[in-house]
Amino acid sequence: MYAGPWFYFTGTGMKVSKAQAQANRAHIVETASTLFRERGYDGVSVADLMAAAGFTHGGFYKHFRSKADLMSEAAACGFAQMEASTGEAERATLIERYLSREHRDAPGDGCTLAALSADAARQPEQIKAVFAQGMERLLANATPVDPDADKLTQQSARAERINALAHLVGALMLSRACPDDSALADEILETCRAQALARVEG
Amino acid sequence: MYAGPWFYFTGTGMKVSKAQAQANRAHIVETASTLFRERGYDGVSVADLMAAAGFTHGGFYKHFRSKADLMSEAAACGFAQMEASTGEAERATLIERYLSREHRDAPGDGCTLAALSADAARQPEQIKAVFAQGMERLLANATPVDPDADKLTQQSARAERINALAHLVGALMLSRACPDDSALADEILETCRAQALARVEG
DNA sequence: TGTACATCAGTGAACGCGCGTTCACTGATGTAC
DNA sequence: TGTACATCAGTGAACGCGCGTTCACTGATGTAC
Repeated sequence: MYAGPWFYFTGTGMKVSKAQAQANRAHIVETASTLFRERGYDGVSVADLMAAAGFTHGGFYKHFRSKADLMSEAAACGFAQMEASTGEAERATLIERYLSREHRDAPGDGCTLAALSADAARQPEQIKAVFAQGMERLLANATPVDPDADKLTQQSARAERINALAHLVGALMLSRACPDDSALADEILETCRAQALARVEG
Repeated sequence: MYAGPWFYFTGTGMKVSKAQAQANRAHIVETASTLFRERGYDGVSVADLMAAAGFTHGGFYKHFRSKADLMSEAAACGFAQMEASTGEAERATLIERYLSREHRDAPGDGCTLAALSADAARQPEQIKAVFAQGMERLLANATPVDPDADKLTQQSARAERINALAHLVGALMLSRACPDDSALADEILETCRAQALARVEG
């Protein structure tokens, strides 16, 4: 089995079909998307990530030019997941879900904006561009704008969505910055949930 | 001058008065507070920080038990600075200042919540406790509650402040996550500033 | 359809580097007499 | 007030470790004939 020089050991070797390789790549991006949301960009090493995805670290560079490239793709993946999961739901349902303890305590499956905006702010323009694009699509999709409405109505609808997004993201982040089982963490969540729901229903 | 063993070189040596040492310690904490807000907790090494404060890295552990201990102190320092700078100003002035391009583009001198909440969420309870305490003091100081008001009025005043804080912090963070000179970054700032001011004036 | 060969996803050791932390040593400050 | 000595903030080399990235090598897949 082993035929290399004495100072070099190598394992089984393995090639995989093109379809499998593509699936593996997608799996790595999804795994990264979750781990980054849980631990931040600096909190996940390439080796950590590849092990979590079920591979050894060396193969990483067959799929991605650098960790920074993966960070962009993982962010895009996170925004796509978010779009998919918010697609049909009612606005009130989305608010209840967004400002729930479940969402707060499981950032890996949650909102990329709340989990990684601060990290993104310190990253290269490439990554910030993905975030801006993600926000634009969230704003466009959340409540489709009536194309027949006049311009002023469209503008104020967009403004309202921007304000709601900032409020929701801020509330989730502040709640997460509190100690576990802290009264303030829950109070922030509940107070902002009540206000957001009141705005939507009123 | 040098009297150690051949394999060891040491510089001038230096002891400093107790007052000077205390001032140096405070200077290190303030420097850390700024650098952490600019680059995040993982973005500033002990050596970086000590060099920025004008020292070599070895002395760090004469002042702090660990980097994590400093992180707590630096956060507390950031909240204290914030309290000091918001003390007397009008609410509308604070909003204009908070959601300004100047604040967005200079996180090192700005709000610790907006700069480090996401980092804090991934740090030990010790640091989250400092954040919760900082938030409580901000909520208490921002608009002192009339002690003669009935309980319901006090509660709704507090709720209003929590909502305002989440909205402001969220807006600043989302704006910072956009590329430099991006239209969306400014739009978020301006939209949320207009809404926050309208709420305060109306 | 069968055969010979090129491709390239995956492996795991190795690289250089910077991290948080420790340590022996310095010498002015601060104190005991 | 003067003197001898202990203290301890600051220095810079060193430690062990984990990081992102590279590399020689593997062998099933995919292709050319």
